[in-house]
Amino acid sequence: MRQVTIKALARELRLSVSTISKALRDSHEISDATKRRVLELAARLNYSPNPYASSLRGRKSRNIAIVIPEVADSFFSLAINGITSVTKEKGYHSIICLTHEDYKDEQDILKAFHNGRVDGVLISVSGTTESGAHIRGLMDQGVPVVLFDRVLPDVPAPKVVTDDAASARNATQLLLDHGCRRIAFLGLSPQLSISADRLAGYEAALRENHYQPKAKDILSCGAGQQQNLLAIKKLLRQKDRPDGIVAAVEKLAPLVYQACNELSLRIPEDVKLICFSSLEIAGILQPSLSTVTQPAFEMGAKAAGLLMKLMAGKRAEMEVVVSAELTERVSSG
Amino acid sequence: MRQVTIKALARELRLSVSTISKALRDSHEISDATKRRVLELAARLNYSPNPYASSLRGRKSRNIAIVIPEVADSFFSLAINGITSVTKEKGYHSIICLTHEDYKDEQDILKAFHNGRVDGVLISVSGTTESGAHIRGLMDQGVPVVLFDRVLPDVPAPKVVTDDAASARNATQLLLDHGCRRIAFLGLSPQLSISADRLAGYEAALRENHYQPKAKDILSCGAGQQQNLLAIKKLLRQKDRPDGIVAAVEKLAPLVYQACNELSLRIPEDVKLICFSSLEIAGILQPSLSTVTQPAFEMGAKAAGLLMKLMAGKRAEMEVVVSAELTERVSSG
DNA sequence: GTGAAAGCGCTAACAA
DNA sequence: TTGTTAGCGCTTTCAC
Repeated sequence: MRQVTIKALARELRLSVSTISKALRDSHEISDATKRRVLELAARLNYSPNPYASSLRGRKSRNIAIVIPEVADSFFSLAINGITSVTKEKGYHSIICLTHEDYKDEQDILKAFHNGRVDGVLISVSGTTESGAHIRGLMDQGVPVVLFDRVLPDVPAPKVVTDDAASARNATQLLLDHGCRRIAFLGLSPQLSISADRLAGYEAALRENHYQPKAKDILSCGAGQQQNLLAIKKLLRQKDRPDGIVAAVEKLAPLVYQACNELSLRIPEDVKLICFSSLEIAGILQPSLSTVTQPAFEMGAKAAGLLMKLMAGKRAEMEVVVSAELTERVSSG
Repeated sequence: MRQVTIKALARELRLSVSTISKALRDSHEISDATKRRVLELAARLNYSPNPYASSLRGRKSRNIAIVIPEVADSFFSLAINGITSVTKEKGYHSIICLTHEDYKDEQDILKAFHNGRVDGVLISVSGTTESGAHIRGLMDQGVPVVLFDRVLPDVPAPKVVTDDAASARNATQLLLDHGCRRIAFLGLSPQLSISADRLAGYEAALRENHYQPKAKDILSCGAGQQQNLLAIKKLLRQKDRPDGIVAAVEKLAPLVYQACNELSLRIPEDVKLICFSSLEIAGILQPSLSTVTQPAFEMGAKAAGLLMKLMAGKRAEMEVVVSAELTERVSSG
């Protein structure tokens, strides 16, 4: 790691390191002539400041962390783009950290931020996260945190979320309008905000239509897609099986397609389906998938904006709620 | 950023900072009793070493970079998991950097590594990358680099690739065996190794079967999915349209489905399709998608392993070629 | 077995 | 306008 340092530039130009440092940061106390000489040499030698020295000295890293369950999900990959679109502009690096839906991993990741590695954290919690203590612990160290999409009620940090309950209510109502009489709900672990809120919306719609939500129509799916598939097939094999499904997360839709295929059930004739999904190819599935689509990019950008505010010592709104868009395609009709 | 530092521990225990440091690193010069006291206090105060100080002092960051075009692609998301499975174990952090298929972005990212920010780089180049100069420039600074999947011939670094030409040849042969007489090839920019190699395999298969590859049957797709769709539709609207398609990257498959839908062409009756893809849901698409699947996780893990070797100052194989798996489903038949 | 001190590269008071 | 100096938190000689 033979580096070009400020000291090297100083020696070369017979100037002091502080003069170089100031020139590089375009300080007004340095003459234009000197600045030019310094900048020219720096460019020629491909000088690049050592980020660790700057961070150590300045006690800030200009890094922020994006802590998410996984990356193989359209919502998160779009949200990442939204986040980086604002952080980049502000001169911050974004470090993507994956929890793989594991509470322990998430705790370990946040614990590793107790030392100034990042100046702020954007997080969407894992499906197995049981409490917000680890996030509060980080905040107690003075690290600004913003939650997005999958939030936790017991964390006093700004949150960017979708109107999950209303969206799920609309989605369920759509299936009811199309004649469904028994609708199942596929969620993730019930302690997850998005899962709970979407479930609440689903139940509200049922009640509004004088149906009683039944526990056996409500599935909590986990990380194992094989097991999830089995559970869905079991659900659809009952004699009085559901004729409609509201799926709360993207990765469950393909499983419903597969289960129906294997059980020779037709979508939408036998089972109608609508799914929360940012999948670009929803319209290309056969039959095309009706979706509730969150504005993923915007949510990421908004969350990053709030974090920037927080890091600048300013106050930020504690809750931003954005609307999801319901797109009716073939699977629900 | 009120931090627990070594100095704080030293003050608390009335020991010197160097003793604390040694105790924390389990040095043999420190008594067991002292070690225990130090470790106990460190745990109690939630001490976490400042990574910037360590990196500055030790002139190594224990960070590696994963530089890839995008994350919304099954191959890359799986490869990331493969990479982190080995880096994590070795105590390295992985920083994911997205080039968005942009050469300039890729250059900027690598340039930012000329200062010790990372100890090594894993890279799969963007579709618009024109030369390996920026990578060689980084290597000249002494930063170890390993390329995977999308490699560059003019970079003297270890590479982990799939047997692209052979796989494409087999895929093309499969379509020929199923009666295709005019097969199109959808690739990315021709300067991309995977695109060029897969194209070569496709052409070889055609020639072996006494067909002459035709330029107008070979499409170079870019970053814009809308334009790609248009190009595919134009291809399929010809009177003497192709009756088979070999698609070189995952994101092109949905476009072919959509184009066929819009043009009322049936897959596989009118157009047979096989695609390089690590998509988990390939089997659930309608019709199910025949695929050439690369061992993405393993490739990531292997590449990371080579990088670890390089960073340890050891020599590493210059080329590792792994086999892709052809899975025949409905779309090709 | 423990401690003092130097220095990684950079920035910012303060001096000149 | 430029230079001197101290110090960010840590590791590592070298001395005791």
